[in-house]
Amino acid sequence: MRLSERKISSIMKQRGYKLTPQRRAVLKIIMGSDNHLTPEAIYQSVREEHQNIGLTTIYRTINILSELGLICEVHTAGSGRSYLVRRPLEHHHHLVCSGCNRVVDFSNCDLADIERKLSEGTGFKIEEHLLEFVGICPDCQQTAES
Amino acid sequence: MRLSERKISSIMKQRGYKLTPQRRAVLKIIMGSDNHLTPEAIYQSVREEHQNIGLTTIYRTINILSELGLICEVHTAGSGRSYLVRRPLEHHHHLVCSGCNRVVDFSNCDLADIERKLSEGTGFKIEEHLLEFVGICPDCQQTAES
DNA sequence: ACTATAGATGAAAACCTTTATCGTTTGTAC
DNA sequence: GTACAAACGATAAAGGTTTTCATCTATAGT
Repeated sequence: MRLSERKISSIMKQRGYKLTPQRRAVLKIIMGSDNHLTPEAIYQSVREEHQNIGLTTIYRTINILSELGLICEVHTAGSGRSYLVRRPLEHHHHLVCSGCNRVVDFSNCDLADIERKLSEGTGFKIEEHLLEFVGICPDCQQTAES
Repeated sequence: MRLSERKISSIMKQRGYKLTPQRRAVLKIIMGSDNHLTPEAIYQSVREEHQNIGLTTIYRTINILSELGLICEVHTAGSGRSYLVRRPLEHHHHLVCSGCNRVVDFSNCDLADIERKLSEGTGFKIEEHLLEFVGICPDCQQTAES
């Protein structure tokens, strides 16, 4: 199952959040992009159709979506934060293009072995892991060659 | 080979950076800690013996050490940045205690398989990866129980 | 040792990103 | 339609990091 805009709307309502035009607009931008987007980038995009929206609202909406687990944060993007709609609902990771910021998801992260060895070797009780790959997508490779 | 304070000093000199008392002091704090430290934490520690140092100098020194690859950034630590002296010089990753911030290094990250599959499946030319584990170290587990 | 100078320092200001405040507006349930 | 809790936008505040600039100092050459 993947998240549709309607599905997300319904989840937000269930959890007591109102569905305002502003939130719809932010959702539309995030859902319509294959790339991870910074709050500022989302702001600029939403502004094209919704000139009056405030940056504060972008942050508020992002925080709600993040709290509900509907968007994912990408960590490799320099300093600031950067978000992406959650596409596979199960545990997964990201492969990010350093050229165009496109993100590909993958689910078969086989870290159980490493995790067990580490746990045995150090006595740590392991709680979570962070795994991301960065590379250049086929399109950007071509652009670079030409 | 591990990095000694002398080794780092020599590398900085080679690259045209002067060895000032302030930089020595920052180095001493970073080298003397098993934990990852935020710029602010480094500032506070250095200040205990070097009351006049400015926060600016901390940032400048961190940036140099980072550029020279002598310290590592830890990504799991909430929002801000956090640094640690580079202990294994080879490619490695971190296991971080969420209780006390202690960091354990490990080198045998066996991601070559995943990387190859991903590369074949997506056409991406993979450049780097980010892998970190977070858990609770034995000491902090005990503290939590008692 | 002494001097010249490129580079480093500290204080303050500027920047950028994110969050809090507050009066006004609006979705939603009745 | 109305009432009310929630959300909005503008502005201010709060962090965290970088820039600026006048002063100082580590280093190389004498």
